[in-house]
Amino acid sequence: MPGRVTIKSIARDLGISHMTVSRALAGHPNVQKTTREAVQKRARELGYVKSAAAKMMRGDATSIVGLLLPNIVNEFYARFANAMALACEARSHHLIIHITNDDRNTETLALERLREVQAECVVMVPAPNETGEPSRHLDKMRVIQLIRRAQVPGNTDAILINDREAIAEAVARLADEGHDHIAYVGGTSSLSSGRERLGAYKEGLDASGLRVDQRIIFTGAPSFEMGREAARTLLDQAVATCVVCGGFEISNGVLSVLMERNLSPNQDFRFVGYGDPAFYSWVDGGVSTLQIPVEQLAESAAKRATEDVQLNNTQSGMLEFHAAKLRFRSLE
Amino acid sequence: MPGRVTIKSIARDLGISHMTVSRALAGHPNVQKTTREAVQKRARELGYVKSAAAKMMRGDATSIVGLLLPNIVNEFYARFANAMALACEARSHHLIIHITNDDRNTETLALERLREVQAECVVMVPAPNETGEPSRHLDKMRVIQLIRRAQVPGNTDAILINDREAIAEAVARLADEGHDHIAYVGGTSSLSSGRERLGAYKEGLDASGLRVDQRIIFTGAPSFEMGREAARTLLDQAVATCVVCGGFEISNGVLSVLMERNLSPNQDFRFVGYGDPAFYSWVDGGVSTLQIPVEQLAESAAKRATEDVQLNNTQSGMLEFHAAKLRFRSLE
DNA sequence: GTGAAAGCGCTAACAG
DNA sequence: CTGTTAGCGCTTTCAC
Repeated sequence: MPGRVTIKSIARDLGISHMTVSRALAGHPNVQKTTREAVQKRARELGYVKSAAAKMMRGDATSIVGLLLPNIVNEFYARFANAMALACEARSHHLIIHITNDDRNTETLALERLREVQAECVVMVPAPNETGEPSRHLDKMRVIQLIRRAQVPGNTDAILINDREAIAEAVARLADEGHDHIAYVGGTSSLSSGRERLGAYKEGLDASGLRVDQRIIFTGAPSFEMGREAARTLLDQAVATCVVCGGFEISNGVLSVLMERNLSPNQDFRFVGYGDPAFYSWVDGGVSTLQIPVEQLAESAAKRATEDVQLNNTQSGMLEFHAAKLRFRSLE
Repeated sequence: MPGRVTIKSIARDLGISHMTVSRALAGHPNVQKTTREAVQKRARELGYVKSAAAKMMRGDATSIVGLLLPNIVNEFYARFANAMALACEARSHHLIIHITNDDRNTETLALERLREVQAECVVMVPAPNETGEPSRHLDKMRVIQLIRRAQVPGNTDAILINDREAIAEAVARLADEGHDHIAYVGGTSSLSSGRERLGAYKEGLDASGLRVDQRIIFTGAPSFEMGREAARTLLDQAVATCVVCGGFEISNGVLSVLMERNLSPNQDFRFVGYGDPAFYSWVDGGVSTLQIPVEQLAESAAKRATEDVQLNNTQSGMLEFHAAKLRFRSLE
């Protein structure tokens, strides 16, 4: 390889000063037209691109946005990442995605890397934090928390889902249909979101004059398998007649068991899912579910992440809520 | 903000030379133990991280791998991105993902940005190329093509799916069951993958002594909608009794129509999908489909992308094939 | 209209 | 053991 193409190499090539090249490429007026055009032509021929490193070193904005997600196969995260990528693309920003696996160490490492490249903002789903000790680096960079809120030094902005009303509504609708044993499967109460959703479910029961029955409430580390296990127990014990889900993977797990057992999620065992992967609308003519405004969340995150910090009252700790919406499949 | 923490700022803070700080942080032996420890302690306190820009400028490896995908919601791409991210994480490399939307201009822009940050390698699903003119930048960087092959200057490496045998096998299995009108829905023949798969389908027919019937062959720009439309036509014309799919989104589209019409993809209208999203195994007890070794592809791509270029015989144009595997659901 | 110098953060190569 | 110098690619400032 004959080395990188730089303004100096172009200058040498053309027998002029590298400054003239710089000005010509920047479209600066103080360059003779012929020179400017010659430079631009040569640069194009040679495939010159500005060195991001040099720009960065001079203190120019890096236009880098970091995104930390537990994974990217989960339909919610995938859709979010996709939407963020498009939104960043539209704003001419780099998006660097790191998968944390919900692991604290991986998260810290990812943050460190992003700080090294001077990312302007990091959008992150904070990993569950058992120790209570806030992650390092967080106080050194602009951070927007997504969905979950972790304790951080100097409270950060957060973009959250408000699903309380939708969950309570789901319970109410099922109660209206005459169900008096409505099951719930959701995330552990050690996550703020888990607590919230369980609370909303109980509120819904209460509003319909139903009693909480611990036998048909399942919580735990949210996962596909957890949803499956809860669903199996639920069906076997034959107490509940319907179920409300409080998590993406959980919802998939529950639904998969119903489908395996050939139970219609609309007729046989009323099901209300969480999230809306495409196939939720194919199954059994479309199942009931909580629709999460993923694209809206992403657009908002991208907007906040790419906006000028100057305007932003630093570290406002501002919370932004986006409401989930219940799509309820009524009985015929 | 009191400015970034640099080796110089630490040096000033400690009243020593910035070189001593540099050496101390690098764990260089030629530094007094007390000094080294003092420096490391102070650096940790201040939250110092090396500037990636400075390292880059000095010509050090950037450890950046670029990934260009049409989108990331498609289950194949999502799984691929996820696996690549994990593999890169494991190798301490940055992964920068750009969504191209299968658009040539977006692709070119993304490549340019990656060149600016001196990405060491780019793994890309090339956007369909109508003009025949190869994308710029490609000859200036190390590129690994994924799934598809586009014409590029100085042939690049490629990681491809070999699905011919699996597709032909699917056709054979259906023929064995007595089907003599086996439909095919796949991508346009202007994509190399589209041509290949259609060819494999025809081979399969031929091997089973069946004739090609143009009425039940559907090709076009591969999309969910295209799959749906083909499926609707197929069902309405009532010629074929089963279908083989030749694309991820197409497969989803076809399946969604079957489910909408309450046709069992195993009993009523035999279906062979392409790809294996999780829910393919829940539907109707699991549908027949072509399993693509996504994680294997990603691992291989990551390995190639992060390996030393030195060892690599530059621009080998090496093709690597990974075989798809038919998971066939036999009739009871 | 063009060029030379300086500095962004870092380290290799020399001095001391 | 520690410090000084120079240079990576670029633009801003000042000189011609």
